[in-house]
Amino acid sequence: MTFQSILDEIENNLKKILDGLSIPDVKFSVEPAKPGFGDVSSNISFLLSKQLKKKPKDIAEMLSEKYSHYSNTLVLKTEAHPSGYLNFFANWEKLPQLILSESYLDEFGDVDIGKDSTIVVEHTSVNPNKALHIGHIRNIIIGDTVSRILNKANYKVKVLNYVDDSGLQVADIIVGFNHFGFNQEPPAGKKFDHYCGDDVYVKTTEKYEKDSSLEEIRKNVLKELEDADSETAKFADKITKRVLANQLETCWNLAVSYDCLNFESQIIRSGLWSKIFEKLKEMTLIEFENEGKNAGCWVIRGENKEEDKVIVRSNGTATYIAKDIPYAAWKLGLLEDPFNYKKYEKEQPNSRILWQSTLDKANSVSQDFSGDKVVTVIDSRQARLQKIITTLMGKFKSIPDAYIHLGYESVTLSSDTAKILGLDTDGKQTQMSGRKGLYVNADSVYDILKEKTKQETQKRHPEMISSEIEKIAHYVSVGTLRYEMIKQDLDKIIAFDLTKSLSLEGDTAPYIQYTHARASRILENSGLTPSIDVDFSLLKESSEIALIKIIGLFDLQIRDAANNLSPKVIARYCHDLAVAFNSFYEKVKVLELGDEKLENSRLCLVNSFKITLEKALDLLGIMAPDRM
RNA sequence: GGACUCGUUGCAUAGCUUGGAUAGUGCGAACGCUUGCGGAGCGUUAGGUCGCCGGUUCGAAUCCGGUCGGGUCCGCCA
Repeated sequence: MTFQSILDEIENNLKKILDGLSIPDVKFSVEPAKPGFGDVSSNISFLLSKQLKKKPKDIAEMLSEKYSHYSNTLVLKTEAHPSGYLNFFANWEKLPQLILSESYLDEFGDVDIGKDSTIVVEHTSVNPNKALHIGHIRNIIIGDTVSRILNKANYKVKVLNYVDDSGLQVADIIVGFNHFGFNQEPPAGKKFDHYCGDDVYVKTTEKYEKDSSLEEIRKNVLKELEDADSETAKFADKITKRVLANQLETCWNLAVSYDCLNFESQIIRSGLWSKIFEKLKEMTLIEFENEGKNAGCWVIRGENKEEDKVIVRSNGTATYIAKDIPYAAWKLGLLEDPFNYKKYEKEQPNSRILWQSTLDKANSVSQDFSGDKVVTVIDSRQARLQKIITTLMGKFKSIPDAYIHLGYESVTLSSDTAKILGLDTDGKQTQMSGRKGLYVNADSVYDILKEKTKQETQKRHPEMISSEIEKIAHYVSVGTLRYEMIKQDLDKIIAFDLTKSLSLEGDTAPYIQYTHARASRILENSGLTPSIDVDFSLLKESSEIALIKIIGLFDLQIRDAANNLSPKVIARYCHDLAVAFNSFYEKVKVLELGDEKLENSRLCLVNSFKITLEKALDLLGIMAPDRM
């Protein structure tokens, strides 16, 4: 039982009181109180104020008096605050025992929102013609963190990465290799994906700008790519797979993994489109336009004042958005699966099996990667298109909100960083651009962070062997990067600054990880294995109670994060845990107290904190070293 | 022209879904804390018309309408 148990007890008792007064159902709140107002607060008096025609304060007093007649084991006393709130003070003789013993269990924090249903989370989905930049990383970390949270909330999560391996962006690097003489091997020391993005892609598009006659070559390559058996398509397949392998290395390094890779080229060749096209016509969700500017096209009618959206051009080819419709339907399991699956060539670091779709029937098996629900992580610039998809899927699937677009604001470059990259933006932040070479590669950011943390660790521990320093620096850099990507609201722009964004103090991952290291050292120095068979009533200091209370809120936070698909909730929780522990650490001594019983109780609390923090950080994909 | 989104202290942000009590945090600034389980830490102080106007309400940072400012989207491109 966690803090939730006292909330339940209070809610039940208040309901009984209302029954006794024959007051019909009122949706009052019972939630953890703000500091200084007891442990639990309810707004019940405000809600009753109107129908009872009394002041909230008077109602609170009345309820407070009545409450004492009901059996309660976890509430010590109630208080009617002059403001009208009804506040409850927990029995801190009993609650610590409940919370701390729960925290030692494997299933601590588990909540059942998903009811074991399946949910698909699609994220990453980058063209395989360049290295991942810091903007892609936001998408990837959001997606990965959300899938971890959903998993904890009892969903069966399937993580997909949709590889956009056809279309212009890929055509451009193929043009570079085949027509502009770029070597197929990168210069020594450069990763292939960096080479394709930084050199081949950027310089090829530069050439178009200087000489528009080259566009012809581009068009021809694009056409050749459509035919799977063409030499160009086979070559492109080789190149994109190689870039993809590099991109996956970057993701794996950041503790991100997947269940399946889907390829756009295969979706196009699978015939899924014609099936969904028929279905759309049948359900009259699209209409053929006989006149006007869209004459000869199939369109989706715009809602309200929005423009109609062309789905099939007058020449019979499908538009960009049309390619997303069959994929969305496939993810929801609305179409017969045309794919077979085979294992990806390389194993993921966490040994999770990675499948990839294939149209090749040989050496492959069938699998099910569809879900009852689908979460698609794409930045907010795609909100309009995603809304169309969401609306369509809503008409296909009966479950409400089966298709969810999880949007987020993009990562921009600060004006200083843009300047470093050669663009004067007049003091304003600016959007990244792969085509213009205006971006910061994720690998570079990781490298810079790692170098910095390595130096810091070395300074603190001159005696430490290099492999351990390496490991710590890795955890801290991954932690920092991941934490920075999710600690704030999804719809706030992150203006990335190469020099400023790498702080290791304050509200950062290293602060939290450091706190964990402190706890680890206490346990290590004690030389004991903490047991939960201790006297919890000895934990009376306010900083102890505060820490226990936060530990007990773990499952409430997970519920909040999962319901709102909000990774920052967990980030804040980790920070709050760390703050509470540091305050405890400062005020209360654990070891060498000369009082074995008290020492054991406190050790148990320290261990409980450590376990909880590790679990919470795990949801963020962050590891906490025991020393740093 | 239409739509979406953000606006909280010098800067960066939490709280807004579900209206109530003292608007929480970090950076930066000033001061203080190590013969203490690790100072990537802790504490104290200063700093706030919650963009602006209006409405709903006993009560609005929170809900509604308007308005201003920043960002984004609106192609038979992808």
